[in-house]
Amino acid sequence: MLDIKFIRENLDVVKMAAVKKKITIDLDRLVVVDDARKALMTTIETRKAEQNRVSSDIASATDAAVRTQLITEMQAVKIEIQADEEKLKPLMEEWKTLMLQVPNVPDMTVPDGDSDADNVEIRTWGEQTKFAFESKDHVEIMLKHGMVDFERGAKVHGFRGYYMLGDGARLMWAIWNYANDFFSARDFVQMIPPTIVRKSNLYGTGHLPNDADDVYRTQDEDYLIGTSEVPGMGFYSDEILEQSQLPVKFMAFSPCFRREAGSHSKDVKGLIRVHEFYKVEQIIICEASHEESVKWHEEITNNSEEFMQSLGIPHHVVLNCGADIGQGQVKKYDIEAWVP
RNA sequence: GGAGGAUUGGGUGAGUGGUUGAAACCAACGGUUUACUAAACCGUCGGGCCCUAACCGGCCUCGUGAGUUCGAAUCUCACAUCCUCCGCCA
Repeated sequence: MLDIKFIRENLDVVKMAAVKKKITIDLDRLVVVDDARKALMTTIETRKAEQNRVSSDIASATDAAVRTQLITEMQAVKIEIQADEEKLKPLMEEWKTLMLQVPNVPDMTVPDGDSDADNVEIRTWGEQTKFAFESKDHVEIMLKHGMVDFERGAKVHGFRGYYMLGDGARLMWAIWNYANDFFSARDFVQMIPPTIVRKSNLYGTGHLPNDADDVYRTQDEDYLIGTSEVPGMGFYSDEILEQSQLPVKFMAFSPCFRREAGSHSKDVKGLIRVHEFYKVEQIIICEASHEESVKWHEEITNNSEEFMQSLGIPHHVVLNCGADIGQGQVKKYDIEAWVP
């Protein structure tokens, strides 16, 4: 969530950010609500100051009559404060709702666009593999080798459930171990986080309220993470770090849970858009400046590319357009493998 | 799931309704002294918000949220976390 001061001082920039990200939000309304909020709070605080001042007079008053009179006066002030606080409540509701919708300001280089079709290819690596024969997809190959079982997966879990078996399971272990070695060598601290988290962590990372339909919720009002970014960022929440500690780099490994609501008709086949999977995530906590965050984001992207390259997987890097990045995001690349 | 105890500033820890945002000690920081270090002594020392060019000033904050009261760290309720014991434990 952006600071209201920053929003007010850079209103035009934030408005342009919303336009670029195709987010509808009435920022002028936010300013109006914020003005009202500040005015009311000033009134309340002035009354409270009076209350505090007279309270100590009451404490030191020796004359019983004076004391009683002061208390009577303060009873009236108390009622006024309570009335103002009631007025403040709906104002704060609207203020918070609007604040949670304010988009983070995207980097200059983020292209304009309406959908992922407008994403821009930045660079490619390797040659797109071409076979002299008609190739099979991953589903066919894995089934043939007993690496996965979708039918029993669906029987046990339901839609898009899967069992990884034999070499399929071994391959997953191998990739995790390989990734662990790869990123540990680049000064990332390994982290295995909790996957059941409190709501506040999802607000903190912008997954709520935006992705509410995609998040699993427990009967205790806790949430299952869709990415270890959530507990990874929650790690230092409500804490203040010394500049000398930065950047903090985590390589978090966790199961991820996603409802994939509304995506049932897309990409129907195979191990994509599943409800449950495992993921290694790079997390870097750096100084809160645009330059620093973009710099470390480039490093993360570079690490991912080199990871792909070390496996010899041809790929291209795509810069996502405004409409295809999250409300909280500044810049985003997709590194897409070229599969035959 | 049940019973009991706890939660105060960077740390230890006092404080059970009224100049307590909070004693004391430690740590930290600045200074005096010192050839240097140590010691000693003096001073500073939580955070957020509002106002201000700044100073000054104001509000909030003693796990969180409500409540009682003219006034709450202190009383009431709910919740969270930690500790001890019992139960459960694929």
